[in-house]
Amino acid sequence: MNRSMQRDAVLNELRSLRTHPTAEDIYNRLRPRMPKISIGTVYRNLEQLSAAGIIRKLELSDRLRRFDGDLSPHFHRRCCSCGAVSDIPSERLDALFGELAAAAARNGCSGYNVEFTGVCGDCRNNKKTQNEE
Amino acid sequence: MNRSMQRDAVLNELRSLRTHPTAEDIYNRLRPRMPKISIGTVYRNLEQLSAAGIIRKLELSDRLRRFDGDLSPHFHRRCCSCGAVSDIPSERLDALFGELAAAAARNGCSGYNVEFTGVCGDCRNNKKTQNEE
DNA sequence: AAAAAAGTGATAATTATTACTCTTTTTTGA
DNA sequence: TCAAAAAAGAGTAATAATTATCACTTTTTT
Repeated sequence: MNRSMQRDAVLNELRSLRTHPTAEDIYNRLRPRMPKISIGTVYRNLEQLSAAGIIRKLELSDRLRRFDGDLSPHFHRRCCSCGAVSDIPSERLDALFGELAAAAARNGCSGYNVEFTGVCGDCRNNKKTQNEE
Repeated sequence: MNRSMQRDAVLNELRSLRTHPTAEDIYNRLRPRMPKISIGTVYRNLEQLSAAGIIRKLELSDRLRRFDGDLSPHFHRRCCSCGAVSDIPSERLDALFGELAAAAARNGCSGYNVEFTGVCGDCRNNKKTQNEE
């Protein structure tokens, strides 16, 4: 995997965010600085970086592909109103990680994906309707 | 919600399957019997039936939308090689349901989605490559 | 039976993602 | 160092799943 300005920019942008952005989110944030960057480049780099284990591709019940620069094990919550994805602090969730791993093993599975759902703070306040899911 | 031949056919077809089919799966199975049925009709009926709580729309980390005629609470496994989705027998998983509900509540979430992943029996046997995911 | 509401089939439109072609940049090794 | 080879980028076309539209038919209501 070669080095390139674009790859560094994608990686740094992702790491600077806690929003679990899509390829297009990153594309839009990079454009002001790199007006010539192509959306395909962003997709390709996110794909390669996650294949290399440098970033994480999220497995959410979302038709949009989201990425995370934080490789530490943690759960996510998705807002069922606006679709925003945020981290769940993982204190006191060790038992849950264990139960899930055990359940997977017992059923011949090697892994699992969990996502918590609910209405996020923003949506609860601004009662305005947002992009439904 | 009115009655129609097509709606009944979609519902019965879904209920006869344990494969968690997509709209297109159902469309293809219905065509021999109902050659004039339209794919849009299948999509619309699956959507309405799940909105009415008669069937369940699955929340999987899959860009294909899948449906389940079985409303009882249970987990799913998705084959990471061929993408097939199957049920996980829920005996001895009560503790897990409880842990998940508690974790959700503790973090201000109202629900959760879980999916287990692994290579299914078919793919382990037929070592032939299938539609990767 | 007439009117209203809901559903259908056919097809167009949308949206996220991937593929492709050609150009540019980066790496490699004589 | 510097040319050839390899990898990456830009721009755009193609794909695939899903949703929307619309004229017409079926079902339900009155």
